[in-house]
Parts: sequence; structure tokens; C-alpha cells
Amino acid sequence: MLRIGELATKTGLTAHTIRFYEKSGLINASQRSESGYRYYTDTDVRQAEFVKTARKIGFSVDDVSTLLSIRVDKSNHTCQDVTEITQRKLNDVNEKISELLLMQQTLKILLNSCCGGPESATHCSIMEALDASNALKPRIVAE
Amino acid sequence: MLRIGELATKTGLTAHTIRFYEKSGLINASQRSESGYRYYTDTDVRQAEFVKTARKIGFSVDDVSTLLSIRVDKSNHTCQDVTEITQRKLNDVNEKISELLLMQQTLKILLNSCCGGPESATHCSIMEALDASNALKPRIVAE
DNA sequence: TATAAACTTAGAGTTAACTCTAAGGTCAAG
DNA sequence: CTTGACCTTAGAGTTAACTCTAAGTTTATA
Repeated sequence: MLRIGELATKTGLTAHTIRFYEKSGLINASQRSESGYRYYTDTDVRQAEFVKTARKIGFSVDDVSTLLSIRVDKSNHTCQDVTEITQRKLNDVNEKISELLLMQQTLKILLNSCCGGPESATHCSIMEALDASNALKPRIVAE
Repeated sequence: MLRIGELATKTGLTAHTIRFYEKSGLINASQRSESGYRYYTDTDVRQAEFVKTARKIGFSVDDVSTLLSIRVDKSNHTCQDVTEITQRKLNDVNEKISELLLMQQTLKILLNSCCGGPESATHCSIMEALDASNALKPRIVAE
């Protein structure tokens, strides 16, 4: 039986975060001492590790909550239930990546266009591009 | 001279956002009517468009604030000043992309490992992977 | 003149996931 | 029996960038 600090050490979460996850319904201490201390069993530890893993992959706290409800009652859920959550997450991630790649491309073009030296910014091509407001139409990257 | 609603239409911002940007020091109305209505000149419009462009590229409100302070006093700033901000932003973006690519790869592996069908989740390999907690070590992607 | 659209302000609410604080109780070691 | 590490709670604060509300004023149009 571990106390919250030990669980924290073991999982790499903080005690604060574990209590926050408890409020969010993700992690529960199977036992409490008379004085109120949380005590975690091996089963609790495994659940906490599941949470940590799922969060690290990028699932939201809400997603993890859903995944846990499947986990405790696997026979009443299907692989489809699980892949749906995973696929939705992958779609989110793909979309964010697309946005960021666009930003990346634009930023690279801006950087390529500017000397970056100690010259006055009076004719800085980055500033000019931001003013021209077609800075958002990146074409072929001059790699 | 445009009123705030017209500037909003012109820039694709909302009037709310324009007022928020005013509080943040990004956009100012050159004039106010006696009753307090904001009136925007062509110069103001150009600045608002600059802000919109910079925000769309991914610069934070804080970054835009800095870029604007360079913009109004170009001769006292250098190309280096501008590229530094841009490079920092690119670094941020690159880092986020890396994180997301890792997530993407993990999620793809998970999806590949699971049938996704109407079978019971009792032996779902996604659930097993999350439990195994080495789900975070993606190797070569089985594309 | 009446109405509706547009404007004003200060300030609160939203989102996600923590993160921290205050004020106090518990426990093991010396 | 004291010290210090660890624990408890409720609740507030953080971050970024909006987004919205309420209550009232102004302006243009019919």
C-alpha cells in the first residue's frame, strides 16, 4: 500500500496532480486511513500508470475517463469503441500538425527572405511581408 | 474613417476582438467621436491587417506587440531583432510538431494493432498497449 | 418620432490541465 | 515530546486569447 507521495514518485505524477485526477474521476485510492490518508493498492498503481500512459500519448482527461470506463468493463465494449476514440484523437493530431506545418513553412520563408543582420529594419523583408498581408500564401519552399 | 464594425468586416476580426486588441495595445482608433465611437483611419486599418496577418502566422499577441513596436520605429531596430522573434517562433513550432508527430506515430501503431470491429474489448490490443505502458516506445512504423 | 442596428463600458466567463496556497493534522525518528 | 517530512481540504490562481453579458447610448432610417 502506497501513500500519495510514493505513488507520485512511482508514476512521475505529482501528488497535486493525483488529487486533481481523483476529482476528475481518473484515479481513486482504494483505502483511506482513519486520519484520511490515501492508500493505493497495486491495482490503483496500475490504473494510475494507465492514466499516465494515455495522457502522455495525448488523450485528454475526458478521453482517459472514457477509456477507463471501457477498461473496467471490457466485455461490454467493443474494439470499435476503442478505435473510435483513438481515431478521433489521431484526426485532431493530424489537423494540428497541418496547421503547424503551414506556420512552419511561412516562418521559414520569412526567415529565408531576411538577412538577419545588424542592418536597420527599414527595409526588412519580414516586416514588409507582414505588411503586404500575402505572407500567408506560401508557395514552393526555396529550400 | 471606419467604425469598429466596418473594421471588423474588413479585417475578419470581430469588434470584440478589436477591443481586446486595443486593451492589449495592438490596435488603436486614431479618433473618437464626441460620443465615444471609435473611428479608424487607413493607417489604423493597415495596422489591424498587420496584426491579423501576424496572428494568423502564429505569432502570439505578445510577439505582435513587439513586432509593432519595431514597425513604428524601424530605423532604430535591426533585421536581427526581427529574425530573432521569427526564429524563436519557428523553434516553438518545430518543437510542437515533433511532439505531435510522436503522438501521431503512437496513435497509428495503436490503430494498426487493433481490429476495430464489433468484437468485445476483452482482448483489445489498444487497451493492452495502454496497460503495458511501453506504448510510448514507437519503433519503425509498420506503414 | 420611433425603431433597430450599431456602438459604449467594465467586468465576468470560457477552456484545459494543472498548480499553488493556507491552515492545519499525522507520523516516524531521535 | 519535539522536529520535520508528509498528509489533509477547499478553493483560488495560472495561461492564452478570446468571448460574452448587461445596461445603457448613439445614429441612421422610415
